[in-house]
Amino acid sequence: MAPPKINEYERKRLENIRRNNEMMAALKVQSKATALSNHSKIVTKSYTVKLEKKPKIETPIVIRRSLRTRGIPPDSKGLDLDATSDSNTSTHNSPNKVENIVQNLGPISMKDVYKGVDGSDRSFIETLVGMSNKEFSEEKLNGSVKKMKTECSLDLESLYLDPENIARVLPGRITQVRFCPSKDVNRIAAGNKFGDIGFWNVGESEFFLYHPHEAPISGILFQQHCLSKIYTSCYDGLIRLMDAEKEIFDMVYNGSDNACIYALSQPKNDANCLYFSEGKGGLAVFDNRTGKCSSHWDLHEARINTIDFNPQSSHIVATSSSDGTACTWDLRCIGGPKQSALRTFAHKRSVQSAYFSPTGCSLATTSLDNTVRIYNGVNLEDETSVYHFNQTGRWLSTFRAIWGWDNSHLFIGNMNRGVDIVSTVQKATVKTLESPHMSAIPCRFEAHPYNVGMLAGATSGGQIYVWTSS
DNA sequence: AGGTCAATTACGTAG
DNA sequence: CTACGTCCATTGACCT
Repeated sequence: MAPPKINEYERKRLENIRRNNEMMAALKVQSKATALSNHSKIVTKSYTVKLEKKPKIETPIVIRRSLRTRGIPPDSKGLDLDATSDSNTSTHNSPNKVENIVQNLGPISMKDVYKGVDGSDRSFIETLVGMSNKEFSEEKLNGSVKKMKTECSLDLESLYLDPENIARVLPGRITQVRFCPSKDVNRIAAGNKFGDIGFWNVGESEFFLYHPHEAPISGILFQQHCLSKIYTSCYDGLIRLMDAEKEIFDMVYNGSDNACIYALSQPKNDANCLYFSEGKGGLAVFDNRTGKCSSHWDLHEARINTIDFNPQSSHIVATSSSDGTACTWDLRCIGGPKQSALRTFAHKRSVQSAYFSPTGCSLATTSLDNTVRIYNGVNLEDETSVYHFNQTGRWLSTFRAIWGWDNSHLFIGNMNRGVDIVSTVQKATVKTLESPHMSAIPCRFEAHPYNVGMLAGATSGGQIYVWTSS
């Protein structure tokens, strides 16, 4: 007998959960059976780091404290570097000493936070620097992108997970995964909850792991015109710029109020501005030329999870927020005293992502209300809602439906170690990518910006699966 | 309205 | 193979 007070939505939700549990149970039995029948043990590539004896009792959470708020002069020179690297390697780091961890608020040398086993990231840095010198023909790139977006005809059936393209790139839960935006190289950068950034050339067995941050990575941004420069944002409230030429993780932005940074983005046509979400519903614009924030708006009632620019009109952005809405904004009119969104897309729970399609004419949102919604039409007024179970729980990064290489399909992980493909035309999940080689749930995805059919999925155990189209 | 608390969940590693 | 520890998210229930 159902309690009388329960509303219809709740009832439906519980029903869904129960149904899902049943399904999961069934599938678990199935997967166990296949695991048993599969005698050959799958060995995948994995990162290796120097075995650092970690103190038995570790600080569960390192709260970021700016030097200023702790009454220490901001530039206490040199010591910071040592203090930070020591805090990572120290074997006698007693819990009471936690307060003594001083976050380095200046540039960090890449060498000092490199966590490779052989101590040599020389070749990697040289590759990065080499790429930065390559001349990019902007016209050519744009041309090919446009062509791809409209003419992409990817055969979903051809998507394949080569065991060679699986690797444990990082330890721990991956929060961000990005492809290097180059046609010639299939390089992945991934960030995890510890503040590590790992690099992997798909298919190879080498990894380059750095520890430039002290909390979950919330953004990784390759510079299109200079591939040796990569911005990183973090819950520790910092934005850094990895510069392979200078061999540092430079300090770019340091919020004064210890606010977490949850998202990082940049318009295609303006490399001087960084847009990031900060604290409870804030969106800020950092200007490289002045080294300061040029704007700061309170757009949402809760944290902003993603910031996405419309590919066609770079003054239009979409935000998704834990306040249960996604919004579109016109940056040209956002400055008024009362912020008003172009449109507000209401969900019943926290919204984890809102992304424009490659042509910019559709918007896809993913919410913890167990829907993926697609908005079409000139004003995005046509809503399509597709059921998708999005309760990842606390150990997994939340699901976010991403666009493939055209406007026709979305890719999103599911709780059964698969990748659901949602057709925006059929308004339904039309296919699920599965493989016995996927031993964990892929949560965060990225489609290669130039290589159609190359899709990276990252897990909460540090693995990355790269599907390709053969 | 806003703070606090408990429950939730999957994965790698140690045994 | 099993048991254990994880712990920066979200939500509802319950309290001021």
